[in-house]
Amino acid sequence: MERSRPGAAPTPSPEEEVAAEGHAHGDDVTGQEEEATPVVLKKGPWTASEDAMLMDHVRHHGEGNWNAVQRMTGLLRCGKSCRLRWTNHLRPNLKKGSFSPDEELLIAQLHAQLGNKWARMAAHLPGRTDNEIKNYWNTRTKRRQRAGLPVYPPEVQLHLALSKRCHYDDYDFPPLASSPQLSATTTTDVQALGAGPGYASSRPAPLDLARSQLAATTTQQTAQFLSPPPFSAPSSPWAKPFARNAQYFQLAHSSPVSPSTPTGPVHPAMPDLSLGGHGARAAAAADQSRLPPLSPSPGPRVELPSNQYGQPAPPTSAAAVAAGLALPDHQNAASLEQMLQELHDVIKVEPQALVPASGGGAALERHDCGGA
DNA sequence: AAACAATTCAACCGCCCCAGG
DNA sequence: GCCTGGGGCGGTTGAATTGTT
Repeated sequence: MERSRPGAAPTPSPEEEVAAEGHAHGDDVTGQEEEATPVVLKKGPWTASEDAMLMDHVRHHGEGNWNAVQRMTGLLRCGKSCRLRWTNHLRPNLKKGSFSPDEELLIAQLHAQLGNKWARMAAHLPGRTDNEIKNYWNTRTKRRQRAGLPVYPPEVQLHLALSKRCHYDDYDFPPLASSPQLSATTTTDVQALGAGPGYASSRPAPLDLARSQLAATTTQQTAQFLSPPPFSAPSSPWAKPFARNAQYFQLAHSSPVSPSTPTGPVHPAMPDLSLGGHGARAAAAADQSRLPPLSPSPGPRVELPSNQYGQPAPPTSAAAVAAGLALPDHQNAASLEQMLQELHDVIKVEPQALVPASGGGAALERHDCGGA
């Protein structure tokens, strides 16, 4: 994954030579305290020596105050560039390599919930950067769009649909000022989860979210909602690349909630968990500790090459059957709507029946749209 | 082997928010 | 309240790489 950058080469690239030239010039300028000639900051790929300078600076002075790096080290890079280089490439504990299936699923779920909030998504993926996630998502989205495939995996689509229904049928909350995407689901999620006032993030753990979606799809009866989830995260069909991708591919064009502009705003009913302004950034960090860390299963990536996506998908699949989604494409949308209607009715009529006496029902409760 | 196309990803840019003066 | 600087975020670009013909 980590490609060899020109700057990483031991021998100076032409650009590095230019940089060295500029560096000397800059030193001259500062040395003579000439006010006329501003320091010309370098752009483009970083060189190994620049990396070393930046790392050395951070080692001695810590992160932050990035604009001081140029002044203190003579590094001909603007503060922003230094910060970016550090956060995306130099800081320790960065995870390199391709995304694991678990990470991919998590990204899809997070994107469904947060939209293009890459930094907040990165907060849930230790060792991953917002830039990395953004690149991954954009590439993947472009590829899937080209193939006419839904951007989100089925369970995420279901969650979108559920959120939509909850939002439009039961609630008429005004959108919070911070984001028009903030839906009632967010509020009820927090309450259903028993979150206190100090609970900064209302976002359910994505894998729980997946469980709840499949639980909802495999039953039409209240009691079944209370059953243990059909799978646990590590053994999730989505954690198994082949099954996951089979399911993924065969639901092409099947979702009523497949976003038309995947990189744009998420579904209006989607719970944007942004707390707005100052709190949002603090919450991003706070969220990290609340999310159970994934145990990525580094299996082989089975996702088809981009040039294979255009192949027509069969109307059903074993995985879809298992998930209660085995429907011909043209029936999927209507049937899903019907299924959701039934689910909705159950929730509406017997809201108390959906709340288990003891734990284990968190996923369900999150979909208890009728919760106060 | 070469040319071309497609893809990936590092880096930049502009905008925004916040804190401090 | 206004201004300014620092920092963060999301969108975009373009060079490098990889795949295909």
